[in-house]
Amino acid sequence: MVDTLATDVSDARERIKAAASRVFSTKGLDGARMQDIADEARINKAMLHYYFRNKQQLFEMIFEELLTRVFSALEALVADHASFEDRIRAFVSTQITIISEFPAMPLFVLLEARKDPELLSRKFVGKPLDMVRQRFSDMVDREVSSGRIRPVTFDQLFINILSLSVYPVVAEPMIRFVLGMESGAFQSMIENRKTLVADLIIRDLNPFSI
Amino acid sequence: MVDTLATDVSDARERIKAAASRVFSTKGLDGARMQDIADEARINKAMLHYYFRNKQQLFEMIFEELLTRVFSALEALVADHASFEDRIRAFVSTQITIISEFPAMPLFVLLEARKDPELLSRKFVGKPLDMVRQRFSDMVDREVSSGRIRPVTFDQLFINILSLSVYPVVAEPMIRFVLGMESGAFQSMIENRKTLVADLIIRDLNPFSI
DNA sequence: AAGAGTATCAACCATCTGGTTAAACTGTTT
DNA sequence: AAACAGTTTAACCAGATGGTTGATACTCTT
Repeated sequence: MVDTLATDVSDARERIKAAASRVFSTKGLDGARMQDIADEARINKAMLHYYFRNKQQLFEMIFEELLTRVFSALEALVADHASFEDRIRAFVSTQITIISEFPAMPLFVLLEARKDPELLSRKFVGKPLDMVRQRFSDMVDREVSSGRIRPVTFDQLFINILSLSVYPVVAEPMIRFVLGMESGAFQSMIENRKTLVADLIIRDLNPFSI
Repeated sequence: MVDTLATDVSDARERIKAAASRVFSTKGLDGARMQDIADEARINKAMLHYYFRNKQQLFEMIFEELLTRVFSALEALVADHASFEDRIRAFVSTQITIISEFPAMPLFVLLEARKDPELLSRKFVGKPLDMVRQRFSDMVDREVSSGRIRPVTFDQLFINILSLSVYPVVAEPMIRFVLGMESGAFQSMIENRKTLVADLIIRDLNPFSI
């Protein structure tokens, strides 16, 4: 019981963050009770305030870490030296995987971003967003002008990829209800989409299509 | 001030519902304060409880009316006698229009549906969901077997249409931030999508594509 | 004009919840 | 072993919030 201290310490912090992620993402910022998070992390409620000053700060920490993760997936879209097609395939697959881990996260991120419009800019300071956007934009333009893909605006392409990847995971309850799917069927459907969505996007970019 | 009673009565109810829609959809169920809704409706807080027993019932009323609206758009997808292509175009356009009116609605619908899994089935009783699904499914199968569209599962087609229509509107804050768009640019981008998404879907269904 | 039903309001209340505090416990340093 | 710093806990508190109440006003009917 000597060398466990250090790990215990970070353990508590990490347990809190993991617990907060779960609770926030299912109940939203306002719906989440500090007591819920404490229970989920198996600690005393006062410990939350010991490690994180208050609910808002705890929330912003979770929020920021999530953004960082999503952002790094974005960077993968422009960073490596694979073909355009392979990058899209990788991005779609990564995006679906990340979102599937906490399917309700985009819901509460977007809800909070609507409530507090400054939140995003506050949390994105220091992240090279402009650079990534520029790189992706250039990449698309290059593909277009070389005739490898048909003319598309980078904005709409980006939005299409994101929509097709993220929304189905987020909308699980509605989709399962409307389509009458069991949990297993839904999951394999999502798994299929990792290639299906990329196929659709790439097919759509084919300059000789139709 | 004589004949205004009847209208005032329904007026109060309607004002409350409209106000609750706005407040719920921007702040979520838990984030919305009864006082906020009262202020927004320009009435006394006690009036909320006069017209609606409690917060939950007010919420469920709003929720149900929204579902009904979305559902009737669904029915338009299978009801009229236009061509398959025209129906898809009409559905995409309608869907985007409806969602644009209360862009955060899907967020809180989905968040609440996750918190309370029975909510959807509770609110969908009596609505001919199975019939609509069957009709749409048959329609797709008919198009496929006649060779007018390439083989697709109706599930994935439905999900694709929904994702491409709904998500961009919902994700406005994130999209505008990441792509550096002003409000005006965003709105015209969404407007463009009414045809752009339908084009994409229809192009994708072309059996001779690629 | 009296009565009934409806609508409106200010004040009030019980409870929940985020946050605090002061004390106790743990391992480390001196 | 005593002082020390970091960690954990139970008990507590102030403010916010959903909901209630009892009185008052309005409108229509008779």
